[in-house]
Formats: sequence, C-alpha cells, structure tokens
Amino acid sequence: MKVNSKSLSRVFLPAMRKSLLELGSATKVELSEHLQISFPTISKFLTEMEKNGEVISVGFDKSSGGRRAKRYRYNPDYMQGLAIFLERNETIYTIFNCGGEIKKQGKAPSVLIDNGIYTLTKFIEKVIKANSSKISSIAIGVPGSVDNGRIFYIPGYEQFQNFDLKGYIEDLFSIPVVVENDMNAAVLGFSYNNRIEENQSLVYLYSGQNGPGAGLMINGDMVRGSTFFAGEISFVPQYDERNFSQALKDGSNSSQFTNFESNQIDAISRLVATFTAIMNPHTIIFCRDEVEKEVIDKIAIDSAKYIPSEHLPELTISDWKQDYLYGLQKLCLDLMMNK
Amino acid sequence: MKVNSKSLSRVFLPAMRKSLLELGSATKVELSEHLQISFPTISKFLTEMEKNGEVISVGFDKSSGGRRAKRYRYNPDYMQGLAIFLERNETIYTIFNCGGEIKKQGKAPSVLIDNGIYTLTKFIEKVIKANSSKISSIAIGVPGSVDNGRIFYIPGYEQFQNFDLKGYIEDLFSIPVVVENDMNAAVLGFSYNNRIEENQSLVYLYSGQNGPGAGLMINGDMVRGSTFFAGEISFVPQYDERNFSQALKDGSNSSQFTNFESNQIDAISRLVATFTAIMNPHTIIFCRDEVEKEVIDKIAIDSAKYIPSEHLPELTISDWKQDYLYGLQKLCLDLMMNK
DNA sequence: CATACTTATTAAAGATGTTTAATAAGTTTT
DNA sequence: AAAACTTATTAAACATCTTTAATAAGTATG
Repeated sequence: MKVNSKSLSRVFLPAMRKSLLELGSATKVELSEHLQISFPTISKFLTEMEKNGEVISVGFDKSSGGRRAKRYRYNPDYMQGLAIFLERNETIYTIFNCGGEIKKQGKAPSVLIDNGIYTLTKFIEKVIKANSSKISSIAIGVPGSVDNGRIFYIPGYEQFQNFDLKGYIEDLFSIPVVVENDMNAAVLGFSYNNRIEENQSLVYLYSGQNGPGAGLMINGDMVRGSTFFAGEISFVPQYDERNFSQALKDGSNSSQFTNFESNQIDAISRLVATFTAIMNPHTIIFCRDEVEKEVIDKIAIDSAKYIPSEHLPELTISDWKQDYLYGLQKLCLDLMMNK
Repeated sequence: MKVNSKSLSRVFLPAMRKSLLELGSATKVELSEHLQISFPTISKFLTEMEKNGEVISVGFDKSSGGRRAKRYRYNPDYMQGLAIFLERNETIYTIFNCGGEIKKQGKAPSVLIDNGIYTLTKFIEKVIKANSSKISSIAIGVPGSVDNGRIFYIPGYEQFQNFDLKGYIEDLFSIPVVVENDMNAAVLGFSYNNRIEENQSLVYLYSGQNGPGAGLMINGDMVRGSTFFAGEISFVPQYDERNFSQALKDGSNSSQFTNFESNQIDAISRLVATFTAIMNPHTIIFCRDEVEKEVIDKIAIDSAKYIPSEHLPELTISDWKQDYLYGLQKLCLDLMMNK
C-alpha cells in the first residue's frame, strides 16, 4: 500500500467502516482504541459520517461512573451491492446491503450467448434504476480466466473472449466493478462465510461441465498461475497409465463425483495426498451436490495410506452456489468499502 | 500494514533507503517524484541521513539550464548484515553491506551438535566484536521448520527442537534476527538474485539428505502449510504402487538426482506436470550439483506428455548454496532497512 | 443534596507534512 | 557582461493529525 500523508483519510474511512461492521456497534473511544487513531480524528470522521447518514446513533451506553458514551452503528443500507454470476443456462444475481443482508435475489436468462453483453448491460441498467442508484459496486462471476477485469479465456463463449468486462461496465455506469473467475469467487466465499482466519490455505474441488477443477487460496491469496492454468487438476498424473481425469471416469459413465466406486475414491484420495504433500492446505472443500459425507469419510481414511494423517487437511462439504455468491458479495463489499 | 499518522516517518525512511539503493543515486527531486513525497520532506530526511553518514553526496549534476542539483547515494557500509546457515557438517557465514557487497565469507565447525547453541552464540559475539558493531541484523538458516523464529521441527538435532532461536539471539545481542528454513531461503534468494518480478510463483526442487523436498513461493509469498508440511513431495502418489520418493529410488542405489535413468526422468516429469496442474508456477529450479542441462531438457520434453506444453514452467538450474545465502542476505537486508 | 470521583467530549497547543511563494545558483541569449 | 530564462533549494503559509488540558455530564458517597 502506498502511503503519503495526503492519503491518510483514504485509509481511515475504510478502516472505520470495517471496524464498525466488525464490532456491530462502537463508541468513539472504542473505535479510537481499536484503530489506534486519536480520538479527535475519529470524532471528526464519525460526525461527518453521521451527517451523511452512513452511521446512525443508537443511544447511550450505561454509565460506569462517568458521562455516558454515545454509541454508533453502521447504516447497512447506506450502500448496496450487486453480485451477478453468469452460467451456461442462467444468470443469478443478488442485491444486498453492506451488512450482508440480501435485499433481492433472482434469476435471469443466460447472457453467455450471442448479444449477451447487450442483455447484461440492459439488466444492470434496470437494476440500478429500480434501486434508486444505491448500488455502489458490482461483482460479476464468470466461468473463465480473468485478469484484472479482462476475460481472456472462456471456452465456449467466444463473444466474451478477450473482453474487458470490468472496463466496459465501469465506463457505462461509473460504478466500480470487479470480475472474477467462478472457482476463485467460491473459495473466497467459503473462507469469508466460515470466518476462516486470514492467511489460511484452502482448496475447493468441483467437477464442472468441462471436467474437474480446483480453486486455490494460499496464505489468503488467490492462486491463478503463470498462464492462469492453476487448479486444472484433470492433468495430475496418478497411476501408471492414468491421470486424475481418466481415473475418475473409470468405472462410471459420468464425470460427476456422485456414485462412487472404490477406484474413484482412491483417485480422489491420491489427489488429497498430493495437495497435502505440496501445499499442505488447512481445508479441502467438496461440493454438497457432488459428494456425500460417507464418501468424505472414506477419502479421509484412504488418503492416510499415502501420507501421515496428522498433516491431512480437514475435508468438508459446502454449497457451491452459495459460496460463489458469498465470494462475489465479499468482492463487492471490499470494493465499496474502500472507496 | 497499519498506518496511523504518527508512524509515517517509519514508512518514509525505509522507502528512501530502498529507492536510493534501487536507483543507485538520486537527487532530491528525483526521490520526491519517485516516492510521491513532497520535496521539503525528502529534503529534511536526506539532510538528516547525510549528517548520520547514511547517505553521501557525490557532487552535482550537469546543469540543464538552471541550478545544478546535488546528487546523493546511499552509503552501503552504513550498515552490515550477518547471514549464517547451519548444516550438518559445517556452518557457513557471510558478512555483507547493504549494497550487497560481501565483506567476508567463511566456514566454521557445525553447531548442530551438543552444546551447539553456546558455540553459535560465541561465534556471533566474535563476529560482532570484530566488525566494530556495524552488524545491524542477523539471518540464520536452518534445516527445519520455523515459525516466527522458533524452530519447531528439526529432525536429528533435538537440541534445537522447539527452541526460540530468534528470541534468544535478539535478547543476547539486541540486534534484530530472522530465522528461516533452508529451502524457503533458497527460493527467496533465487527470486531476489534473478530479479524475478514480484508476485511470481516458484518451486525449488532438491534431493536432500532426508529425501527430496521442495521450497515453494506463490504470488511472492512463502508457502509453509497448515502443519508446516508443504513441499514434502516424497509423498506424492505417482504410479499404481509408488510415490515420488519410491519412484526416484527405483533403478538407482542413491537417492540423489544424478545419473538418471528414464524411469527417474519420468517421475520428475510427472512431478513437474503435477505442479503445473495445481499451481502453474512460472519457474521450477533444480540444483546445479544434482541435475545437468541435458536432464532438464529431457524432463521438459517428457512432461509435455502429461500437460499442454504452453502451460509448463521454465525449468532452470541454479546454485543452491549461493541462492540460500542470497536468501538469507535478502532477509537480513529487509530487516535492517525497515528499522 | 452537596462533594468527590469517573468518563466522554471539546478546545487549544504541538508536531508533521504539503503547497506555494521567494530566493539562490546556474545557463543562454543578446 | 547584463538580461532573460531554468532549475534547485529555502522559507512561509496552510492542512491534518496527535497530545494535552479544559469542560461537560454523569454516578457514588457522606
């Protein structure tokens, strides 16, 4: 972070927002101590925020022998965010406030088609108008590789190939936009939703339409890779003659993780062992609609054959779409809180 | 980084040091523009630094039509660092200044023995005295897992097990100390020495005394893992019945990478493919004394059998001990520049 | 219920950095 | 060589944040 003394207020404001939401509510003294910023400065900013309606007074604390402190909380409806994820068959969106409360959730026809960019634009325009411009940031999830808002690899949807979606939407609506890959958003969402402490390492496994894949977070950072190929676990060589993708297909017609046979369990267990030996993550996450509890248990037992069990990650199950949306929400929130 | 306005000078000073070393030399205007800090502030700090001997004037620029600007450079000998790495059979150390110039380099008997901590302490004391207290920071590399200066897993050297080496030395000499794992230091050193741009991902492969291992840097961060098990690639399952370690031993008596047979090449190629499919690093580094150029070429060809070649990392060879020392130097420098 | 004690808030003074104006030290032009 | 022009440095005015002192608004006690 570049800091010259001019920009200090740009550090204070997001910090105060974050603390207020984290603490639920706070007094000026509490904020001052929590953020190590002097009382008068906190006071000045908070007064301004109250004037703008960004912060609301919620009465006075009980006295502990002296003058009662005024208590404030963040007005969650001061800003709202729009999270959209684009899938093959549908577009799912949520409108939520910065308290995380969901205001509206729904589906729209897929925009991953001819002329989809136009459809998407129209949709966003409608949402913004319907919400009297409270929308302060937009997050868009796409099933492809993204580099700083530019979609540069999205097989099957040529229209979006090499398209700067972020720049395009920002220019149109003058609202900050973030575009992220679906799996990356899901990992982020899981971590956010489960209040994972920062700097943890997670792996999100899924068996998508184009074969299995993984979203990786290491030390709290998304892993994209030098050619944005990270997480393409299909290719991991696992047996004399088969890689992960091939091993998974063996003995089953579908490429899904459901209905498991023991050789598939073994393949997944080997994958877990591989992740452990290489990056030793805290947690590996499976999708609820793809894997059941009993399977996870078997995998846990099986992978201990390959690696000392004390190093194995926690194996857990989560709701992919939910995590995906949470991840987009989190990206959206970060964007609007840092303005 | 926590920033309250008191601590701004703690940001300015390291920034100025870094810029001066980076630029070689600079005028006040150049520094001001480079760091986006106002001229008077730069001037104030630089004058103070010149008074302390931290910065030296090197005359005036040619005029371009106006008053000639005074040019300054950092005095590399203002602070010196001590990097030590502890190995089974020897202890290697360097004393260097903050320009990276090596003042002294040498070997000492191993301290990874009974009473080794005492020997190490005496050694450091001697070095500090001999260098008239110019030593401003110390970096120590150890063949074990380290968490914030505490060595908590170092098989074979029980004396150091669970010992807070950093705290111990800092308390004794009142000099900032950093302790790091050998492979992590080597990765860092490689990255530093090859001027790798920030946020790259690297893998350093080696076949140590205790079997093969890897040091990982992802997005510019060291990867340690949840139980500090990251990089234990021995355990990666690769064939129906063999993991990496077993595959490597096959067909050769030694566990070294030298004298390769085709099945060993295949094992390494599979490992390269695995790294690519999972984290897609920019570069994988092999040790010069373990692998030769022709072997690397074979591995490059072989691994393309497992993964689209455009995603394969650059395979390169480097001097492990050199990188190790560079890494420790870098850690040392970071420590002293940020005081 | 007046006095002593707590604690929150406000006000004033001090520290630190930026902006803008003034000055110093050159070069180029006439 | 004086005038005009450039550019570096210094000085003064201004802005922002912190520290410390003063004041306001309570509670507890004799």
